[in-house]
Amino acid sequence: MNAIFKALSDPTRRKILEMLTERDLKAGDIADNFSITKASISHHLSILKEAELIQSERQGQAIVYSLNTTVFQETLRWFYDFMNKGSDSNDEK
Amino acid sequence: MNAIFKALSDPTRRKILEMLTERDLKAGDIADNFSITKASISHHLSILKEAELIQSERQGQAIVYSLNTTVFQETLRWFYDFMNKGSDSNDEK
DNA sequence: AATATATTTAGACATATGTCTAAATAAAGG
DNA sequence: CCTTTATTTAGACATATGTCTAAATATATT
Repeated sequence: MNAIFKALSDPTRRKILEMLTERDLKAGDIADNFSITKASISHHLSILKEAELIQSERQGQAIVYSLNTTVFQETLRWFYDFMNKGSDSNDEK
Repeated sequence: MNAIFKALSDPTRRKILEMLTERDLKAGDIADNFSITKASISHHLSILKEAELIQSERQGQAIVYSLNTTVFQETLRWFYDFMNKGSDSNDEK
């Protein structure tokens, strides 16, 4: 869970994730929506990928990024379990 | 949302929140569960409070902390909305 | 008032993080 | 091959973050 929350703690990365909820995007298309360099965006993408919040696939010269909805569901679940605590179970890491 | 995610990005703070799901706790009781100093825990508590994930109330010498479940629900909602965002965008005509 | 207990605040310090520029890698098209 | 396009990697740098010790504040007790 730590990599996930670290990844979510930056506004640029959350914005990237939001963009990816709409459609899959090439790295360059993502970068075009920000005022920071492509290199910095690439770095953010690597952090999101490390956290498995996104995945990538090469398509010709471009690399296309997409959301990993599974990990989002796991995180949603974390919150849900969290709020239903106090009665039972203790399984955080 | 930024303060909330920043606050959640640290494992010590998530552990504190977990403890508070069980019962309200004095600052000292919280600190007893960690190997870092009380001053450091106090700093973590101030970050959680700044994000409004917790609230505090003085009781005699002690200060008792408790979860602010409202903000948790808002965050759960953020995730939920997030995941339902792109659900219809692929059917565009 | 003086002392003890609980907690926070201030200041310092090392490490982590986000950003940049420049260089490297990968694929496509002459 | 050589050049262009797309993206990442490497290295540097300033700021943010988590931690500590020491001092300050607030309350309770004697």
